[in-house]
Amino acid sequence: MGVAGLLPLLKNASQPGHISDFKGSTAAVDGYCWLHRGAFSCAEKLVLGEKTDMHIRFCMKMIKTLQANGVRPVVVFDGKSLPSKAETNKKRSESKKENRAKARMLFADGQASEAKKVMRRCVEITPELAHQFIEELRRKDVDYIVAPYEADAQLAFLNLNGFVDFVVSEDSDLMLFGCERVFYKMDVNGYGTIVEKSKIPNCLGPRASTYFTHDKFRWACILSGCDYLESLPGIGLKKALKFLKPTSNTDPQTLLKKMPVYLNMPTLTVTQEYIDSFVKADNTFLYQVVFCPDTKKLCPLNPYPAGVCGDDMPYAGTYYDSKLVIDIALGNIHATRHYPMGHPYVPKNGIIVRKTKPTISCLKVSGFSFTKAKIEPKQAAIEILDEEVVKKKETELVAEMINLYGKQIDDSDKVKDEDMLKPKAAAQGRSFQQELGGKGNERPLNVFKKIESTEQKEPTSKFDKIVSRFFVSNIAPHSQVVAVKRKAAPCESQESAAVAKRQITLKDLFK
DNA sequence: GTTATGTCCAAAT
DNA sequence: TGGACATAAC
Repeated sequence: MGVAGLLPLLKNASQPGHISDFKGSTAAVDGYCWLHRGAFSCAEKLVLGEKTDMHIRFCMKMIKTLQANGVRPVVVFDGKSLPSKAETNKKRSESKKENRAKARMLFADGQASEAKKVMRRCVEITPELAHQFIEELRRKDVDYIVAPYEADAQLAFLNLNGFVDFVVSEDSDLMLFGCERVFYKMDVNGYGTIVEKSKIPNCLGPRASTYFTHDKFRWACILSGCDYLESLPGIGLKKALKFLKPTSNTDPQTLLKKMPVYLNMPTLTVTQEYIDSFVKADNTFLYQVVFCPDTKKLCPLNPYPAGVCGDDMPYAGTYYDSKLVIDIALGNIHATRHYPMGHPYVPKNGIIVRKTKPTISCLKVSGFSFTKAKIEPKQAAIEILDEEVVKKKETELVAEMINLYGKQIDDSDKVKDEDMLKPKAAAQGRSFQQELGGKGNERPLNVFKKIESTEQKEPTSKFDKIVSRFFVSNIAPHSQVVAVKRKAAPCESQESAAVAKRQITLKDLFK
């Protein structure tokens, strides 16, 4: 599953972490991962159809690990298999069935330990099993969604649209779907590996961010072989990256044909069929059908390009009746066969995924530059406060700014502290460092300074401080502001910093 | 140097 | 089942 060798490749975008590093934020969790792990403790019973709840207990233990560390979980389950994968899933399911029959025979034959081994390899996580977990989540008032198709795409959708801050999973595909942050391989104690999208260029060679886009990254992964398309013989991640690195061609139809020449592999043949399958795989990563908890409708993971609609790509999922959509998302009916499962459930207030604000204790003012992230204070404030209150506060803020800088500055971060403060500081007979509040020789970084040191420092400015103060004093008491830990990576270049900057949106701040 | 293949082990209590 | 690792093959 996933892209072979991707996580090792992303080593420089990864770091060991603990779930408490995400304190105060919200996680989308791949439910099947945990069910699968939990099923190990009671594989025989599940296969023999005996009653057990060990697997559910394990899942709830993981849920508690998140909650105990101040992370609110939203659990996501797989729905219907995509047409492109239905075939392989069927085969897999059938082979498991055969193995289960074998295991039962072994067991009946008295070869208990041998049978157990086989059973552990053939437990299948059925929608019914998932439903047991769902019922427990309902009891514990934990949000969950059954995805219309693959959980991966749904997890990514929740992450990209501000429903959650990060994803907990084991599947490398999450990075291809465009997730910002994924917490991999979390153990029961909460330890795991954090992988960040903004750091992917760190793994693709020097100056990668100047020529590497996320599209190219995804294409390289598809070429190297993914769930939706096998690779051409002899093509792995390295070759794919090497091929895509120098090109500016964004049309797969003409681009892919050049592969044998570029890579000097005369035996390699790129058929039209392969190119068409490549485009389908790419579209499946970009536009897979997911469920939007706000509109309670199906939609593509990313908006379709102009002139394209869902009918053009049935392989990425098809749209169906809206009443069905909600019942499938809630786990009231089977995602594929549409029969009822358990008691119909309707969440409180009809809200399927809550968007609560994390607590004020998570506000890391010092680690985050509002100007760099281009957060519009006013827009942010209106999200939470009364517009009248915001207007009044804005006037006060502007007044304070004029008092400090001599004029109103915008948040385009084109202003050097030094330039702004020198005249004013000189007029008062002080150094601009003093004006900035720095101590002695401690000179604050300005936004133009290249981040080179291994020290994890964010450029800060007086303007940031004012905005931060504004947030803390006016917004935080009314709401709860999310922690935004933006730390410069050891080798983060200006370019990748710029990429990261664009990726931080208002949604990252207010959930 | 990269891809393909083969083996072993660990997922949980 | 997938991952990590070693080894063979290109």
